[in-house]
Amino acid sequence: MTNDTVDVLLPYALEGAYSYRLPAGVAAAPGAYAQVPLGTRSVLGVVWDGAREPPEGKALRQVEHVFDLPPLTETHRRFIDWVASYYLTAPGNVLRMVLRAPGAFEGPRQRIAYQASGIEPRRPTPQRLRVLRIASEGMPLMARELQELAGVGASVVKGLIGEGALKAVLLPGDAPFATPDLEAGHLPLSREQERAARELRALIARRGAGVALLDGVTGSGKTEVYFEAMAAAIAGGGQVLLLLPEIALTQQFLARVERRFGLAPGHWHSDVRPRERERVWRGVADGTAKIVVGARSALFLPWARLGLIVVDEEHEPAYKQEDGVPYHARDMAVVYSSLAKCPAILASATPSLESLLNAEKGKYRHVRLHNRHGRAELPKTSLIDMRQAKLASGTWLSEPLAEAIGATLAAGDQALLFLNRRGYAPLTLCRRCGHRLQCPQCSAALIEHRFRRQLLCHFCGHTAPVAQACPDCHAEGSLVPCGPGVERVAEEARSRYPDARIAILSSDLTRGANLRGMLTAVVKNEVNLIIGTQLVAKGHNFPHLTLVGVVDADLALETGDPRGGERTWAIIAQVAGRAGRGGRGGVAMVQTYLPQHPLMTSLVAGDRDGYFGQELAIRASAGLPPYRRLAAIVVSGSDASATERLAKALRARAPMAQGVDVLGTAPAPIHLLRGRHRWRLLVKADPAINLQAYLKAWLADVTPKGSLRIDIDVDPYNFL
DNA sequence: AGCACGCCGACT
DNA sequence: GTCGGCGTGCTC
Repeated sequence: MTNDTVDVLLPYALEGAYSYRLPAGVAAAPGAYAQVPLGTRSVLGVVWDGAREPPEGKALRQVEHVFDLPPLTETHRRFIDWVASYYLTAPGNVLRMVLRAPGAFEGPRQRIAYQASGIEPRRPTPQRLRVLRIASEGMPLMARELQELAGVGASVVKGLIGEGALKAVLLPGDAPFATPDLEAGHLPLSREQERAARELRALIARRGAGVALLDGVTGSGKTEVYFEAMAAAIAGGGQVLLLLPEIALTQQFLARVERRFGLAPGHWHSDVRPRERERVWRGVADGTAKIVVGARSALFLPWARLGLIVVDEEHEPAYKQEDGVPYHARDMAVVYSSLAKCPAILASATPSLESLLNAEKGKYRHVRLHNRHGRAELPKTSLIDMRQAKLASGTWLSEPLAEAIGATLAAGDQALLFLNRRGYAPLTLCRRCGHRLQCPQCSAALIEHRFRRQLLCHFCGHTAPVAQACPDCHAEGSLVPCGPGVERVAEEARSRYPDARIAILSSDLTRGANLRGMLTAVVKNEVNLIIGTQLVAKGHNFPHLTLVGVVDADLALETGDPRGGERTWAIIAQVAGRAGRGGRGGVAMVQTYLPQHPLMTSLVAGDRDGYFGQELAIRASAGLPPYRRLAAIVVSGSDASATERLAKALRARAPMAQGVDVLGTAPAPIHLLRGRHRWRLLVKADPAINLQAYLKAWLADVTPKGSLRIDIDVDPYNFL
């Protein structure tokens, strides 16, 4: 490579960077954003480093434009390369996640505002004088603002502009990011919080890589503690990324960050409007956005000087991206931390086994908070043995739970029923022929949603009208709903407590403004019985809530997935933690058919460490993560037999290697998804094995034909 | 990811 | 006889 050619990484699944000629007199260092021709198109890429031989006998095309933007840092480029090689994908696919801000390359936008010029209008009508008076005091205003403030029509303002009585002023289109006030909403910390904050500040002060696991029970005030670390990182001149698992959370959270730091933080997730995305993207790139609260993709923003990454609720499965590049944002945050020499804080009340093991091994600093902040007590948890509960058919609430709810409502308090199942019934059967309503494109049942009057596939989103007759035997009125969803539990609650003010909180019914409205109603005590899916488990503060009932605690344990225990613990602990935050004490009642299960007994004893210790031992003896590593290979295609043949052929050519086991071929957990048949191979490897090299060697010269596809998922979330 | 090139069904 | 369906392969 000579100095008049550059390699440019493009946001596509290409082998590597492509080489281009630079026009005379134009320079472009690695990290520069460049517009280049590709085929018939003109595309955006980033100048990459590392000597690369341009293909022989190919005339290089010329770079069209080099953008005047802060370059993508060396750290970020190495991060992209690292992620690509870890997840066995093209670096361009990773770069695409960095460039997802259409318009950010068109340069800062400008707005036209107006000010009185001092020139007198030819006809000084009362309306015109009103406009001019407003335009001569304070900030320049946009035409529409002037019009509204003066209460005049558009033509009045237009006329004044035409006569030169108003002169145009260009304002920067995007509001600049304010400087955080590090003391703005500083709350007094408990002694324990102060100790934890000191440890985290020490981590920041070292100005190097380093991960802390901030492990504190629900309500222990973790947030205020990591806010202290954020303040320290910002004081040191760094930017801070605060990752949250779900976008539903961020509105509430943004308000809290704003109170603490006296400014609206940058906000990044897939639903943020393009205009705001551009602003955040540019603010992150030029270093002016000091705090960004975002979903997992925010990690790929072009950080200028990242000084701290906080991963809140680090155990959340939502951090694993399932489509596109299947990366785990918590794990990649740790990688970024090590590449960028910037600290990371993983926060959770129920850390993942992976993080707990890392803390145990001393790789992460373990910072614990044991006490609930303020007076609120952890709720007392009891089990209800459902084997003893004689339930009438079509009912799901045992007598002890039903009575407790009645008493809670009668006392003027709030109760919450938790069931992690959307819709009315998870299964619909024909009582005459046994036919089960099924998604035509997936091997999954259609779920009845009575509220929406629809049947819905929870895997592909396929909808169908609620059937009156069995689609198979055509018997009328023979279809019966089986099992409960939140809507059905709400129906039971309505008949048991006709005076209760019930709210159903479920991701398909309550989103955005609707959800915010519901939560406000809950806080204002306008609702006294909340029935919800995992949506209610997350971070909301319900001050009047004193009773939490878990309708079916066994759901995730029954699937046989080794992660079921960890997940069940996390969600029950989280949802139980919603009770008793108002200082009046809380109670959690857990309905289970497995009251002797170690999870249930530990839950009642509040012995998280004991239970997680047992789970770790099981993982070790089963050779599962975090002790051995996994990769899933999914072979999919629209033709059933061709898919199976390819999967089996692939299995047959798996290289033998010490410390590597290949399991399968087996039908994937969802054997048919969106009309594609899926087979799965699972690779288990000892930690010393270079899993990527093994997979690469195996799949090197396999090129699936037609609709067939091979997808690799390194560190799959589902072990099953 | 696009976009062009290429080979088989319903139309002015 | 053509327009157009989307399968496959290439882009420095």
